[in-house]
Amino acid sequence: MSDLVKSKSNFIRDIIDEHNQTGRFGGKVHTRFPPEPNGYLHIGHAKSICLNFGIAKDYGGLTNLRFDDTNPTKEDVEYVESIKANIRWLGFDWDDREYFASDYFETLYDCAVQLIKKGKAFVCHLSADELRDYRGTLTEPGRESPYRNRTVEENLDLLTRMRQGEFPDGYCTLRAKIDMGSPNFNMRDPVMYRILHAEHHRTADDWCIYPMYDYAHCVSDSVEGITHSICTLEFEDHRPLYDWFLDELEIFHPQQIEFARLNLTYTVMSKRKLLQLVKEGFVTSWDDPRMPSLSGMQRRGYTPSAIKSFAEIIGVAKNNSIVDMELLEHVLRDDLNQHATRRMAVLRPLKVIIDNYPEDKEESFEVPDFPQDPDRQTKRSVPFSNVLYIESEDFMENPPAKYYRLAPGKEVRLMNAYYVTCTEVVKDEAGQVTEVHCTYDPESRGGMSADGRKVRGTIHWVSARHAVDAEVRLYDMLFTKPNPYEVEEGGDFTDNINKHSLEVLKGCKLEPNLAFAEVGQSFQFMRNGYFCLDMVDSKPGSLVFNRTISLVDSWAKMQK
RNA sequence: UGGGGCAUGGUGCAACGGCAGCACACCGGACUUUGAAUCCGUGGAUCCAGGUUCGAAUCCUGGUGCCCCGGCCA
Repeated sequence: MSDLVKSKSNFIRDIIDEHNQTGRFGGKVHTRFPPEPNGYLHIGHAKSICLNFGIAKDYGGLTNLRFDDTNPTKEDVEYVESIKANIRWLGFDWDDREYFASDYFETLYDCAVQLIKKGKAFVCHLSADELRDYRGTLTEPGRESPYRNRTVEENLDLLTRMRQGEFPDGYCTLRAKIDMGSPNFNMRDPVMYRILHAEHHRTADDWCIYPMYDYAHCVSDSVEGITHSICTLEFEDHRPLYDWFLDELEIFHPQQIEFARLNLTYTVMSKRKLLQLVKEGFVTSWDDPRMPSLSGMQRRGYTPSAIKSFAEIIGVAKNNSIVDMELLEHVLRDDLNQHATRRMAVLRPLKVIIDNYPEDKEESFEVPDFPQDPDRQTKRSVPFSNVLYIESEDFMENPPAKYYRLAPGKEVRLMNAYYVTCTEVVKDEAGQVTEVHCTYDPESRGGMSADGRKVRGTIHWVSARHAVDAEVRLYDMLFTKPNPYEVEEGGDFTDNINKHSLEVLKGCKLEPNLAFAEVGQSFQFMRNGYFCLDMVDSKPGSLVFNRTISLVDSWAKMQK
């Protein structure tokens, strides 16, 4: 094992190492990522994707993409397409190993016939309610179905007629014959097939009986030669059933391994709840930048590499835990700080007039694009003139003691340009500062004074004459509590939504180079943070930027 | 005495009988053409009680706490 793999030590790798030592799978490692196409992928899925693809890659194995499409009433091709796009975006490749559980419907049917012939499955006419009653309780065993001891011939005949569509939905089910006295509910004669006269997004109306997850998943894994079937903790109780089907069918037997799903502070990680947000209009779509969906994060400006290193750094265990959102933002900031293009932009403009700079003069400064990236030392030219915009928060008429940006009588550095000193403040009738006058030091061109005197403050600016107008959208955390599931009695989780999670700023002033920004490109706008040119709403002439990082503690500060 | 699973700084993850370590967060300092970033540093943890052992986060016994399971969802 390489040091790299060793450094990623986790219990799943321990299990695989043991298999490799005992030779259980002949040294082979083959995983799969098996989403149900009933919603968009979110950051929690990214953990699973990185795990499955990452482990297989490190052990020289392969990973399949398989859609677990056994419930046609919830699934849709829209989801299939978005899932594939998201995985590709993350940078993982499943080559031609793209499968669907529905590919195996015929195989699954054949296996069911086998189980019936073996006396291990039967057709049951108990209604859903009756079945629940017969299943028993946590402390009491269940009762056997009155249909449990039909003959093989009768069961075979009934299954055939189920498939042929003779019966309406819910008329009967095919059940495995295991043990109604088992303390594990999953073993109390679980349903294998139910009747569903529904249009399937791939098999259309070929079938009106559909296999249940527990039955379909293990057989699908087996058929594909999956060695390690990695799933989340809630399936631990299902493993005995997973094993039972494969043992009874006497087919290739993968190992199911369970890990704890990802929980993030401030973040809802439930497809059902996320769907609710879309349907009830809390967000505009699945790829709304406030959504924790991968599509939303992409639009927000998250990078695949940041998400992958996040998955790496949070590790894998069986502990139920909640990872701090700050860690995700740290990893992204780390990536963007080095690789995002640096630009100047003024979100809330304040006009600055440099009185001793000639009105008709123009010059430009060469400014590095990636000051933190040693591999990319490219520069761009930024125009300068006598009228500028600065961030209104970078000026204070009556500054507190430790404020060292612009203020009356104070000198600051205009980033990469000149030292300026504030000489006059102009206000409107309401007393609002409308513009500020300064003088500049011609000797300080480039941002260094000739006499070596230092200024503490450095601020960004944009030439008014050259600026590009834009709209900037500030997306904040959608949820206002570290754990959005902690709701008051009788409340819905949406009660915890931050109603001000979107602020639209119009009239933002950008340096002209930003007119050539590419959709999806992330930028670092000096003190204002990171932004991404929106992929959906942007039209020529109206640049729309989404804020990439919203500081979690902005919420904490608001609370004070 | 239903069954299954999990407990390590504030948070997440390591250590697999041998000096409890890493990251985030917090705090302090240095540096800085943004107060960001970067660099350096401090503090802080093995759920409890027994037992085995020269030695226990790790093994054993008994507690405690939390999570999951009674869909014809996955």
